[in-house]
Amino acid sequence: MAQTTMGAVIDDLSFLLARANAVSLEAASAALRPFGLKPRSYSVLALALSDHRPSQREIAEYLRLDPSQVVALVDDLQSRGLVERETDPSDRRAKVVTATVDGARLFATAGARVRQAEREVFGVLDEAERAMLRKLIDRVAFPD
Amino acid sequence: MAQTTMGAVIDDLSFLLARANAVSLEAASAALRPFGLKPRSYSVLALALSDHRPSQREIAEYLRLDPSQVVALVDDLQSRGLVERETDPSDRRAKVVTATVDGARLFATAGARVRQAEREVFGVLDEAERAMLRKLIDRVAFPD
DNA sequence: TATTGTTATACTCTATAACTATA
DNA sequence: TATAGTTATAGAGTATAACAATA
Repeated sequence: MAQTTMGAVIDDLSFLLARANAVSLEAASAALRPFGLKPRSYSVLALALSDHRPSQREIAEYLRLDPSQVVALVDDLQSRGLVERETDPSDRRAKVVTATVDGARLFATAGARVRQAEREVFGVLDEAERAMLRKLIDRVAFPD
Repeated sequence: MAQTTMGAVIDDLSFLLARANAVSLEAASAALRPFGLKPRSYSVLALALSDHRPSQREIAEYLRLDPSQVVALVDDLQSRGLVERETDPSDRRAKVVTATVDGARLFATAGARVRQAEREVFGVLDEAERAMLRKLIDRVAFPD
């Protein structure tokens, strides 16, 4: 069916966003599966590699997850030797999550596959359109 | 934290899409809660009101849900007298889902609140930008 | 044989509250 | 008192397979 058979029955921006996200998420999940990663754990790994050295609290906010969910995600990555927890010396309550060498390596290879899957999903748009979409959607995603 | 404190750590289009969707979904869920609806059931109700007279199978494809999930959603709406199931005379396996008068009425009032919530979420963009976003995202959501 | 709807089940994800250690 | 992380648990959502009715 899809748009052609049924037409734009629902044209709410939020519905289109939800459906596009479902399409994109499915492709990313499939690309990550061979690496034992999911979109969530992949995102945590990405943040663990950032110069910002994020705490779990920051990861939770950035990914819009409950802190308790981040515990489980980091537990999993840590048990596989992909990230490490370090107590922040300036605030001993906080734990900074950093990627290991193995984590960085896995992220590099998995990331290539994710970007490939992304090119397929967003390939219906040309380069300029993708840039435009990124700019617009970023403002909705991070309304500062 | 958000973008300002942490910067654009992850700039994947798929990640931005996921986060924007989370923002939008949260607003829509909150707007629908007083009506006993969720984004999913609201979408089913919207489809049940369409001229297309969709079968459950078509609803499942359009919303990217498993047919068995549509059963549960329609069960709920039907038990509340908002939709009805009619056996399609041309294919007696299929069940067409149509909204009742009560369903149409609820959709009208709930829809107004959803659109209000949507204006808040997408209000960071001006009218032309929203139209552009809709056009771009529609092609990703329905790659025909 | 294939498809629509249905049921059942196991699994994942989500939401919430309570607890600890630090601040 | 408040915050970061953790644990536990219940609820919602998801995926899968099997089945009956119809094609």
